[in-house]
Amino acid sequence: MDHDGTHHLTATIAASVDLPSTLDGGQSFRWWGEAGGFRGVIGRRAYLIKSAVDAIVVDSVDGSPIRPNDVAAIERYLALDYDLKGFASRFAKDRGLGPALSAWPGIRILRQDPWECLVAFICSSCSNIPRIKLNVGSLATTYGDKVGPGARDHAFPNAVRLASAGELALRGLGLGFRARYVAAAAEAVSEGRLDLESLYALPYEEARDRLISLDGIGEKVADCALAFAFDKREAFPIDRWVRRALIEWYGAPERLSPEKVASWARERFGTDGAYVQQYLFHRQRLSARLPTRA
DNA sequence: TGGAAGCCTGGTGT
DNA sequence: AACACCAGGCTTC
Repeated sequence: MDHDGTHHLTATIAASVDLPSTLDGGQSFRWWGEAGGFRGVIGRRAYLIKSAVDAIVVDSVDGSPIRPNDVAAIERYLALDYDLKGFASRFAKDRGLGPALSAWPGIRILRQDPWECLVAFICSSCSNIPRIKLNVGSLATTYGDKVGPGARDHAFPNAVRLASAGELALRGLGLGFRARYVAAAAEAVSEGRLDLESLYALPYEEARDRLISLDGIGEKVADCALAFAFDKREAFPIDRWVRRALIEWYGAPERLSPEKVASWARERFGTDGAYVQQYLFHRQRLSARLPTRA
């Protein structure tokens, strides 16, 4: 507990979270390393979050006090209510997940804003993390309200805002062919053809079908949004990395198409899917970067 | 119903 | 430094 005599500025949340892997590990593209922690915006508030022993410390970026509703927002965003320890003990001896769970015990699946998350993963199509961060950052700084003193302290623009920007302007920001899809999604949401809030209450398959009905949203993008924003833990996004992991460690048939591998994995892992996927992704991605392979 | 080409443009490696 | 080649996918043919 910090106390400087006059104001209570920061908040300490007792939870062990692997911040780099969670905030900068491919789920969200809105966090930037700063001062040994991460700086980013949740909703309309900019935060600086750092790791401590079995805890995270939350600070504002402008000296304003962190209040109980800030803490609630961060706990919700990090989905600290999920029983990660239970998941870890269920898979402790698992061939693919065991090593990943002991190497990175604190990776969380985020509960992001649905619209922001959906747009980010539309932008992820045929791209890479630095570029996705660039694109999403450009959208925020260009069209989102400024919510802090830093250049990147911008809220993510809502659908109405992006719809009025239009495809051409989004292309101008460097989104490339994804601009058309972001613009189309923005129109669908702002015109009420797609009600994102209503997807929370729908079963996984139905929510997924609703998302896929939009142009530029296929299985992978839909599953990412469902897992990282809509709390659908049976979503199992399959990309190159995860596909390779499923083949290498679980004997998934090598010739199966990505869609078939996805349903194979959903059947096998059920509501553990999202966390399984994230741990496999992390392990596969980081081990591929090691200079030597075991 | 399966498979391959094309899409924008910044990142990555040489 | 410049220049290929490629990328966490989707649509179309």
